[in-house]
Amino acid sequence: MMHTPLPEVPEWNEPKQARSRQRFALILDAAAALIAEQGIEAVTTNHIAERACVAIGSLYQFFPSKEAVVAALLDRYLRAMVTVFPTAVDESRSFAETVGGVVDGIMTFKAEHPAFSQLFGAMNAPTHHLLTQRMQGAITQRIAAMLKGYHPAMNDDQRARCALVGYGIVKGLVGMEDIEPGMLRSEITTALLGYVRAFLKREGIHDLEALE
Amino acid sequence: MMHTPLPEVPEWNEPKQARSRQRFALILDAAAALIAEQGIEAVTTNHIAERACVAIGSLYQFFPSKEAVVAALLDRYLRAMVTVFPTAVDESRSFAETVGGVVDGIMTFKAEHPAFSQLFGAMNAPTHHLLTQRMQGAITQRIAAMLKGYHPAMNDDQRARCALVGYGIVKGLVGMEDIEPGMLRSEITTALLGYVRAFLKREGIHDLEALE
DNA sequence: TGATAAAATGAGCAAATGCTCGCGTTTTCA
DNA sequence: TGAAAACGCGAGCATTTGCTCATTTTATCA
Repeated sequence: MMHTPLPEVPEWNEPKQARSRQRFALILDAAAALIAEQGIEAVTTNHIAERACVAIGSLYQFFPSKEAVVAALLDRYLRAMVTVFPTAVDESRSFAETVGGVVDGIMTFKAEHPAFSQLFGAMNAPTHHLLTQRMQGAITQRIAAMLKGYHPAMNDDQRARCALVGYGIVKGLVGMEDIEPGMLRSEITTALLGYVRAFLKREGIHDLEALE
Repeated sequence: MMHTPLPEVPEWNEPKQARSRQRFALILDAAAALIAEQGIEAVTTNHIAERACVAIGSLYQFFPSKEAVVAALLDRYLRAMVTVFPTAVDESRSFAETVGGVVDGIMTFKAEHPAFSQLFGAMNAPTHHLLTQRMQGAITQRIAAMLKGYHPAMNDDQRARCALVGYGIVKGLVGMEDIEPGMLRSEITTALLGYVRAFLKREGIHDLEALE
């Protein structure tokens, strides 16, 4: 599958000086901190600016709107997130082990970036529809690529559907409270592998890897 | 399992006259319509009142806050939602068929109440934390009861965990776009059954029903 | 060095939001 | 029937929100 580049949405203005590149990051950090502490609802441009020790006018120097700040933050997360997905089949690991590794990566990412799961979980509103699409598109693409590597018997449509559902499963589970992270990790893995297995069986795909 | 009553949160004032009971429902209908059309973010008390053709003061006659309106609406949904879960084992249907039936019920409910999935999907913010707890608690309780009926070999802890994950899977998948409802229905069912099967296997529970 | 562009500032605006309160109307019930 | 309670109303207040803009400060580079 050709690597379709993500649609470039020029939502924010890249700073051109070193000084402002730092402030740009500062603003994103402040936004992340506020989101982590109080959720997206409580986040306002004024609060972000204050938290970042930056004048409100400076924020609007780079970000044309409040939405743009969120978009930039999510873009930052997305760039880091995609790296947890392997790009090639590792012959020394089974599909199950690989999926486990990806889930580990996601859980680690979540722990290191508390704002991420907040953002990820609250991206259902129509306001964030475009952002959701971006995130979902980028990640399902990676999952589909993984499936192609490990389950070549699936066709494109099946892979796309399977990837979408896998994305949904993770999205629904990763924000779960009332369950310890370690246990959550194994439940997510079990859910993903259980689904893929059931999917392959349902579709009549008998795959050595899947049936171990 | 004893039917533990839901924690009574006196969030709104029940009307005492027939006339106002109608207006109470009218306000909830308006809120649901607005949420369905524009998402929860766009919903304001003024808009709800206007849409319901009711003075803003009347709204605050019954609802002490904006949150209370949402809570009441969710309570209404919750009461209807729990009825899709069977309370006793139907000997004529397998576990898989029963789960399929529940998923059907959820999909139908979603189609009939467009605001529900909006609300359901957007309940991650800390603002709605109590509501989430209520919903999650009530539904996982039903799921756990189902599991007890069909998989008596599981212990309470396993059932609770399994129910929580099942809830998460549905939550993550039910709001999915980019996939037709019919297909979504079968994918959710596959995901749930695949997870339960994998869970039972992982935990070393060999159950006739589960392994068909 | 000085001219020009880029960046930083923060008072403050227009609009929206959640909600109050005083007053008028309808219902209840003895 | 009459008084008390419940209901209905909507102008408008206090606050917040996203954002602008005139001005000052800092960086760039011929």
